[in-house]
Amino acid sequence: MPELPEVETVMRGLKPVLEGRRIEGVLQRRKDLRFPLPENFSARLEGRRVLGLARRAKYILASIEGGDCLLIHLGMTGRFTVLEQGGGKRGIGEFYYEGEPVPDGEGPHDHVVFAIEGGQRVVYNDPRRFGMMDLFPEADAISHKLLQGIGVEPLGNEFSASTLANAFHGKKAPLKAALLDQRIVAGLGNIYVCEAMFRARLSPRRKAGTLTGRRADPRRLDDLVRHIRDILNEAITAGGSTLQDFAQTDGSPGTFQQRFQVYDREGAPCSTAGCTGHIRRIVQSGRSTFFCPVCQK
DNA sequence: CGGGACTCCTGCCAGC
DNA sequence: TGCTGGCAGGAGTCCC
Repeated sequence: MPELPEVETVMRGLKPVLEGRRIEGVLQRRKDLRFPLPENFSARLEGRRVLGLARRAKYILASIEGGDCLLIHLGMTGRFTVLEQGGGKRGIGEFYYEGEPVPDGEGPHDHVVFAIEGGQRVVYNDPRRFGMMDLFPEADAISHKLLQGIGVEPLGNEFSASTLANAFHGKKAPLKAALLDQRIVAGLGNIYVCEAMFRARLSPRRKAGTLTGRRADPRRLDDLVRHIRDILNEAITAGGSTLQDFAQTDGSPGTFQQRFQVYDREGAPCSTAGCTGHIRRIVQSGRSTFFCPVCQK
C-alpha cells in the first residue's frame, strides 16, 4: 500500500498521540509479521516514553526513551488506527467499538496494540503481514541492514537531477525499475512512479541510462525531479491515496487517488492536452505499469 | 555485478 | 450463487 506520502501521513497522524507519551503496554498477538518481532519486544517498550517520530523512505522510526529505536514498515497492507479512550469509531472496518470499551483482542489481523498513557490505543493491523517491526539501539540505526544503502529522500535538498544522473549512468534497467529501486530514491512506489513518469512524459520502458551522458537533454531529468517532488507534496497534502483500504490514523481516507492520471486507468484517454493516446497497462518486473505510449517518450 | 523472477500472505473482484 | 484465477500500495533473496 503505502508509499512515501501514505507513510508520511501515518507518521504525522501518530505524532501527537505518541510523542512525549509513555507506552503503558504492548499487546503482541503474533510472534512475527514479515520477520519475527524482536526478543522481548513488549517488555522493552513497556513503561518507556516515545521521544520522537520520523520517516525515512517508507519506514517510520520511533525514538524510545532509554536509547532504543522502533523501526516500522507497513508493507502492502499495514495500517495504524488510533482508538480514543473508551472506544468509539475512530478507524474503519473492524475497528468499530461504538459505545463500548475497546476489548482486548478482537479484529482479525490486529497484530500489535500499543496502549498509550492517557488511554489511547494505537492498533497495528496488517492482513498480508508484509509489514515489519524491529527494535534496536538507536546508535545502530546507521548500520541497520534494512536502512543502510537507502537512497536520497526525494523531498530533501540532496535530491537533484545530478543525483539521478549519477545513479542512472550506464544503467540498462528500465526507468520504471530504476525509480522503484529504494537505493536510488527513497520512498517511491508503483503509483507515484507511474504518475511522475507520466507528468515528465518519460516512457517507463526507456533504459534509465539514456537520460544521462553527453547526448541526453539535461532538462528531462530536471523535469523528472520537479514532478516527483510536486506529486509527492500534493499527495501528502491530500492525505495520501486510498485504493482499497488505506486510511489515515483517524480512519479517514486519503483523496489523491482522485487525481491519478494513469494509475489503474487502463484504456482511459490520455489527459495530456492534444494527445490522442490511451492509457496502457504493461507488466515490468512483475508489476503493473500504466502509461501513455503516445506522449511518454 | 546487474537485472529479473520468485516469494511471503490475505482479500477482493471479474469472469465463468 | 459459487468457485477459480488473477491481481494488489513492498522488498528481500535467489539465480542467471
